[in-house]
Formats: sequence, structure tokens, C-alpha cells
Amino acid sequence: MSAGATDKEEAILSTALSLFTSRGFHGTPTSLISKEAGVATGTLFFYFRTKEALIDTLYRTIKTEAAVALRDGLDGEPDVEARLRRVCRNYLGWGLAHPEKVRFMGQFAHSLVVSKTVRDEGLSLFAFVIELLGEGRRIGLISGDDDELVLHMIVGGLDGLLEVLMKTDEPTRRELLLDRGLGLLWNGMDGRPGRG
Amino acid sequence: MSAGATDKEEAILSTALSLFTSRGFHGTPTSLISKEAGVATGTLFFYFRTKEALIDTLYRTIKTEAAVALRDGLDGEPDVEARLRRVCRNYLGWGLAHPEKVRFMGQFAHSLVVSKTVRDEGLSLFAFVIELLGEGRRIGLISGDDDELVLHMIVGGLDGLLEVLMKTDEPTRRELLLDRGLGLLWNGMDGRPGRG
Amino acid sequence: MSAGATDKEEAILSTALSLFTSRGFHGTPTSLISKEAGVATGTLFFYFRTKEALIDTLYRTIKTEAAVALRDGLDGEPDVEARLRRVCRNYLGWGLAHPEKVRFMGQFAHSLVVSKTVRDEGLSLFAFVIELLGEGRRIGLISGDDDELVLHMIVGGLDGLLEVLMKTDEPTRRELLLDRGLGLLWNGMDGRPGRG
Amino acid sequence: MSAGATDKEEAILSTALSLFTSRGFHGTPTSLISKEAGVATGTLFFYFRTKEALIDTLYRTIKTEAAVALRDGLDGEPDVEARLRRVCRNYLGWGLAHPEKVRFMGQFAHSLVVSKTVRDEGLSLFAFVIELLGEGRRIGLISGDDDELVLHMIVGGLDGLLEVLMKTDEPTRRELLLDRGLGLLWNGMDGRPGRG
DNA sequence: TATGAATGAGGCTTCATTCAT
DNA sequence: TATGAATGAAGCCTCATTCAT
Repeated sequence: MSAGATDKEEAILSTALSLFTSRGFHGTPTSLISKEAGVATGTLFFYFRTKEALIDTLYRTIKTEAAVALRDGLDGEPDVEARLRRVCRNYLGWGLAHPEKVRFMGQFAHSLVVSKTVRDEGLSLFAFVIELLGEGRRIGLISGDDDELVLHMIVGGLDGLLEVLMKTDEPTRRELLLDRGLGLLWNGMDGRPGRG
Repeated sequence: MSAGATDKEEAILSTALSLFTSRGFHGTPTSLISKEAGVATGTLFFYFRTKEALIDTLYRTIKTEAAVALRDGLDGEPDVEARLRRVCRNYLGWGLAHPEKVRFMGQFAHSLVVSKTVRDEGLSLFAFVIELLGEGRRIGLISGDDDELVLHMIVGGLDGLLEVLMKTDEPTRRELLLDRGLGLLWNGMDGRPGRG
Repeated sequence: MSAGATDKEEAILSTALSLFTSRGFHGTPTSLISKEAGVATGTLFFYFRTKEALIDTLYRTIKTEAAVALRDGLDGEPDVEARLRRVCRNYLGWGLAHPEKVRFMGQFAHSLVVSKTVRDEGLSLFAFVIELLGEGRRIGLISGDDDELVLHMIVGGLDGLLEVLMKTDEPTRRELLLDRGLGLLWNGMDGRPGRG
Repeated sequence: MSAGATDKEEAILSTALSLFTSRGFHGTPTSLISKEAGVATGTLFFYFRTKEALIDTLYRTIKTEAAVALRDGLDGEPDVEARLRRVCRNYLGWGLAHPEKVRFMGQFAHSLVVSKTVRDEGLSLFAFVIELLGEGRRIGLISGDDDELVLHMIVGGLDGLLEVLMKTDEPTRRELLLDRGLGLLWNGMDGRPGRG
């Protein structure tokens, strides 16, 4: 999962991810995590000082991983518009590739079990997107004047889209919905000619 | 809070709402709820069989209340477009009027402490919006062909918007952002003339 | 059940009897008793000051009833031997007619939930049997010199016999076992001629 | 108490035995058991999943111990009759040596707090006595044809006898009663010459 | 007599965490 | 590094009992 982790640490983290996702934080005793991970109860606390430290690490790890994924191939894109579209597609692509992590985030992004510090920390990882939006606005690509508003609405829209995509198993249909969803995001709901 | 509730039941529900919102489900012992609500520990369990039954009721109650709010004044609107815009505004208006309930939903909509049954149940309350979108699509008002996709993306976008609005205390600025947000939703991000 | 009991008191007692027998004393909340008896929770405590008072009453009632049954037809018997045999048959007859009460006694005769006072009280009801045994011994009918020893062993043997009889549904077989059992009690286990 | 038990497990079991016997199952909180046993509350539940599992273990352990005691010296006896008499004496001897365990059985043999499974399980431990009775019957030593009936009546009689013996502190008198009791069991109550 | 909402002490059990090995 | 027996605070919930009606 993360870089310099030992086998056992690794095992604990990935076991915790799926247990937390399927049973919730408080439905998952540390004893169960260690048992499923094949380590002793004490071992978990050797690697993570507390149960909350464990979920914080998990949160941070996944958020970082997502931020890295968002950046993928960005430098190769010719202009701001292409880069923005790429970021959106990366987001959806990463989500579809890691449904468990998406569900984890869905559960814990607003939960109080992840410490506020760590949640705030996560935001900075996505600062470059705000940056990108700012660029887009300055060249008239993006309407409005409040980048944060736009960011929130895009993320909200993408999350809604992702939810639908994750329920769609058939690949062609999924691709179709993905395109259509991005179209809605870009061009709005209004379908009347001459408007929008 | 709900209709035929006793005083004590009422007190328990509203106390639970604010405690759950501020401290989380597992950070809130039932003993604290009853103490703050001014009733005996046993009384809580007289009205709600378990702690989970309490949060389920809370979830259901709020969801129902929101659905009712969404419908407000809908019949007075002249056409589908006006009704759709009205629903969106109702959603934002209700959210701004009940920030605690919004935060409650943000925390528990994806949490496993609310039973799946109750969460699924909540969806049916919003079926009429799907209906409305279908009407809109049939008369060419809404682009695309998948009403659920559109619904999810609208809700996602509105949630993002709401989050920003809730952080904005100044009323004029808030009104401005609200209009702009709805504009983005309707017309998309693309700010270039002749596109979108 | 007992003499001057009202309908509700009656209902509570008989409901308690079968619930205590099937679920045990502590497996039976008073709330369940009142519900099954069709009365309000408070009503139970109007008739019985505490839950223990209820089981004490039940114990006393049944014990008294059994003692009465033991005496049945005793005066009509010609001599001590016939009276003793009659008492034994009465005991078994009553037990077979009231299996639930037997099971109740089996469960609570040695249990600490019935107050010691009431348990001791019950013994005096059977003093006449000791008396009878004494008579029997004095005329050489009964061997030994310790009436209490004999009583305890008879009761023990009869209880063992009753247990077997209660498992036997077929009437003829049951009658056979009953006779054989009394034979064993009277003549002992030893089957060799010239012994015993 | 049992074989491979730890010191703490041992302490919990023996503490529970005397507390359950003197105060009853429901009069004995687990917290009291752990305190008296000198362990933490959690430790009790480390060794026994529930309070009922604890009493089940206790029941099983004692029953097994009794069954072992019954067999003592059986192989050294010359014939069936001697073996049968030995079993009876063993039973009484064990009972007198472990009055607390006898009282425990008296209380819980018919109680619903011991799971039915465990109670049924206990029966198989005494199968060899049935076997022995069968042998005795086949060679004409025992009258009757139903070994289970005989077993139940013997056990009943012995329990009655044991009860009396346990109340007798004086050793010579006790020995006398024991002999007389076994005599009654073997030869019956009937004291008249030429009968029985 | 009868009701049933309300009480609150107390019980069982869980589980994060420690520490001697 | 790793183990797992041991800890004990704290939580959820039950239930006998009361009392205003």
C-alpha cells in the first residue's frame, strides 16, 4: 500500500481497509483486523499507536494515492482545457479501478473518526486543481469568478457520476455514461438549442 | 420533530441529532443523550429499542422532512422548467435553514450505522424528482437519456454548492453564489461563447 | 389456582407457572408475565409485592395442592400398609396429572429464588407421611429405625420413577412401569430368590 | 479443577462454584466472581465466552469428575454384584467428600441456566452403569426388565440417602445410616419376614 | 382496582491497549 | 520485532418497581 511498509504493516493496512469499508470503523475491532491480517494483537499496536492512528494513515495513504492518480499524464496535455478534462477522467478512472477505496472515502470523508488535522491535510493535495481552474477562468474557459465554488460543484458532480458508473457493469454502457456525464458537467443540464 | 411524538421522545430525538452531529455516533453514549435530554436512561430505550433504532428514526425523520420541503410550492409553478428550478432552490433553502440536519446527513448517509433498509427506504421519497426530470427530458428541456444519471449529478452538484453556501455568512454574497451555482448547474462550466 | 383469587390474579399465577417452567425464573421478566396474562405491568405488583413474592406464592400453592392430593382417599384405606401404598400412588398420580407443576418443583425445590422460609414451610405439609411411616415401623411393616431416612429414600425413588413415567406416553406400558417401580421400592433391587 | 487449566482459569472456576452454590446463578454477578477470584473482569470473559459458558463448563467438569469417581476400584471387584455395590458406595463417598459440588448439582441439574446440550452430554458419562445393571439383570441379580427405570430409582434413592447423610455430622452414625440406606435400596422398605 | 409511562441501579460484555516474554 | 494473556474502563441495555392518573 504505502512505500516503505513491511509485510505485516502492509497486511494490517489492507485488511483494515476492507474491514472498515464493509463493517464500519466501530464494527471492526482491532482484534479482528489483526486476526484477519495474520498477526498478533500486539503487533498492530507496534505499527500504529492507536486504532485512530491506523485509520488516519489509511485515509492519508488513499488520499495521497488519489492525488497522484489525478496528476497522471497531465504534463503531456497541450492546453488548460485538455488538462482539466484529463483530471476529471483521471478521477473517474481511479475511482472505477479502486471501488473499495472510493467507498472508504465515502464513509469516512465526513466522519469524525478521522482526525480533523488529517482531513484538512488532505485538501492541500488537491490545491493544484484549484490552480488549474484559476488558469482556466483567467483565459475565459471557465465561467464564474469563484474557483472554490466551481471546484466543489465539479467534485460533487463527479461523485454523483461515479456512483452511477460504479453500479454499471457493462463496459460499453459505462463508457457511454461517462462521456454523457462529463458532457453534462461541461455543458449543463439545459438541452435546448441556443441556450446554455 | 415528528408528528405524534411525546415531549420526552421529542427531546431525545433533538438532543440526539445535535450530539450525533457534533460528536459522531460512537462518540455519543446513550447515557449522555438521556442526560442532556433530561430523561432517565431507561426512557430512551422505552421509546427506541436500541441506539441504532434511534439513529434510524432520526435519519428517516429528517429525510422525510427534506422530501416534504422539496415539494413546497411546486404546484404553483407554471411549467416543468420552473418546477425543476424550484426543487433545486427548495433543496438549497432547506439546507441553509437546517445546517445541523445537513451535517447529520453528510455524516450518516454513507455510514453503516444507519441500517441499509432505512437508507434504501429514503430513496423512494425522492422518486417524484426523477419523474420531473423525465418530463423535462421528454419535452427537450433536459439533455441526455438517463434520468438517474442526471439526478445523481444534480444532487452531487447541489451538495457541493450547499457546502460552499454554508461557509458563506454574508447574505448578499451568499445569494450571489447561489445564483451562480445554479447557473453552473444549468449551463455547465464552459464559459466560452458559442460553446456548451 | 388458589381459592379466593380474582380472575387477574389467577391469570398471573398460571401464566407465571408455565413461563417459569419453560424459561426459568430469570429468563422470565415480569413484563412478559403481565403481557401474556393480559394485564398491565402495574397490576402484577398490585397482587404480588415483588417478583419473589409471586414465585413464593406459586411454590406454596403447588406444594399445598400436592399435599392435599397425597391425602386423597386415605381414610378409606383399611390399614397402614394400604395407606402407605395409597400415598405413593397418589404422589405418582398427581405428578402424572400435573407434569408442569412437577417440572416447576424440580426446578425450584433446590433453587435459591424461593425463599428459605417458604421452602421450610412446605415440609410441614408432609409431616403426616412421617407419622404414617412411624406407625408402619412400629408394627414391623417398615424396616429400619430412622423415619426421615426412609422418607427421603422413598421420595427420591418416587421422583426417579416419576421421571421415567413422564417420558412414557403409552398408557399400558406406563401402568406396567408404575407397578414395577413400586415393587422395586417395596422389595428392593435384589432379584434373587430367598434374598431381600 | 480440570486438567489443562491455567491458574486464573482454575481460580475463576472454583470461585464460581462456591458463589453459584451459595448465592445462586443470578445472585452472583460476574464482577463478583472475578473480584473474588482475583482477576480482572475481562479475564473471566477471556476464558469463558459468556457467563453461561462458565456454568456449562463447571457443570461438565463436575459431572465428569463424578463419573470418574464412580468407576474407582471397579476393576478390582470380583463379580457384578460387588461392582454394583461399589458404584453405589463410590457415589455416596464422592458426594460426602464434595458437598459443595453435590449442592451445585442439586441446584443446576434441573435448571435452565445450564444449556440442554451440556446436560444431555452428561448422561453419556454414566452409560457404563446402565451396562452394569443390564449384566446384573441378565444373571438374575436384578429384578425387572427396564434398566433405565432401575437406574433412575437407584439414583433417586441414593440422592435421598445422600441428603440425609450430609446432614449427619457424627461419623459412626453416618456409617450406620449409610449401611441401612443401602440395605433399603437393595432389599426394599418391606420389613416383614417372608415378604419382599 | 387497574393502567403503563417512567425510572435508574446494575448486569453482562466488549475492546483498545499494555507488557512481560 | 512479535506475541497474546491480561487488563479495566466504559458502553448498551434489561427489568423490577413506582406512581400519577
